[in-house]
Amino acid sequence: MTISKTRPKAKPKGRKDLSGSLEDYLEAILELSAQGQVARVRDIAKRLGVSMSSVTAALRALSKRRLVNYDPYEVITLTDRGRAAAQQVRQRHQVIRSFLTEVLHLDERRADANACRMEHGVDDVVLSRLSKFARFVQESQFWEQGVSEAFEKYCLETGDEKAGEPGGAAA
Amino acid sequence: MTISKTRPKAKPKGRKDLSGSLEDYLEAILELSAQGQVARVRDIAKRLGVSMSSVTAALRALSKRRLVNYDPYEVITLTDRGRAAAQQVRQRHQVIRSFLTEVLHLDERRADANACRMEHGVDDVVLSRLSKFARFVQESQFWEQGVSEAFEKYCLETGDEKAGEPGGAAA
DNA sequence: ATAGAAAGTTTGATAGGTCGAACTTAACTG
DNA sequence: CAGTTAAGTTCGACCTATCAAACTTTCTAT
Repeated sequence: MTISKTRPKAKPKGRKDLSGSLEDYLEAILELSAQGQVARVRDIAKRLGVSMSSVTAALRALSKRRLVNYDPYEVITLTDRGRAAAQQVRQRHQVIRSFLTEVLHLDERRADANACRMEHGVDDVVLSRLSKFARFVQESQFWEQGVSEAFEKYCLETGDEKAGEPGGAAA
Repeated sequence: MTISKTRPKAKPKGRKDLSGSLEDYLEAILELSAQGQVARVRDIAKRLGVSMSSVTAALRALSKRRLVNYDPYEVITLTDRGRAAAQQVRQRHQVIRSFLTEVLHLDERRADANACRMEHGVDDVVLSRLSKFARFVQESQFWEQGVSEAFEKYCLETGDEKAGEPGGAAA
């Protein structure tokens, strides 16, 4: 086992043709749409911290892939495929964020920021394990001391080496 | 007033000016160098699954940033800064991989592939927590069995469903 | 209804990352 | 040493992602 090679070829599993960037746009559109109103270019731009022209470009790309219904100046909506893809991205985000907050006891802000960046690099199996582990930890509360509490205690005992900001990691 | 103020940039937080791609090259060079011999363009290309011309391009970029000593046809070496950066990347990779194998009980191959993709999107605090949690799990002897064993058992009991299920992890 | 503001789009530019093909340099091998 | 082969580099092309500036459309308040 001289090397640990990461094989990037030959993937019969059709999934994953979207860039992380495009996934972000999809997710933003979904969340904004859910938030009562229509997703406007300006809101997407603000949410993602990019310019409106970048949003227009992304919209064209998503439209070409038949993930959003887009025509200049018209209302932006997700297609069925787009909605499904967006929901999957959001699901990933949420699983990761939950893991980060509930298991690792990180504050919401940091968990969210990291989930954003991690959600494009985690495969289904890892995601499922993450989810399962979080569930396991929650259920472990039925023992005398749950894993969650034990880890919290462990953190206090061992101190926080190299922490950036005290965002209120644990309660 | 002519323009909107989409300027969410400017982060004097020194770290992180390297793209994930360049980090991969750095890491590959470090590992190949460590593996006895010199890092050759061809080996880097093979390891990363890219063409040799891509490697040359990356080498120029890294050289410009003074992270590698590079001249056409000459031996490729890391500068001190480059070595430090590469070691940090490798460190991240290893922490994540350990977490994935030791805590989540994923197989080496999958853990490695995911670590590759995750290592560029995780900040220092998350990394430190991941590391701490893995250590905690290894040390846990709270119950008659450790957290690791308990989770393994839990996995067997609950089977391997998809990550998309509700359960506790998703909000 | 209309002028001004806000929202959206186009255009042109930059930067990063990648590839294949053609070329150059270095390394064998008889 | 010369011929062949392998390694490495350039070049030109393409794609994605981004932005600012200039322009167009839509909205809104009087």
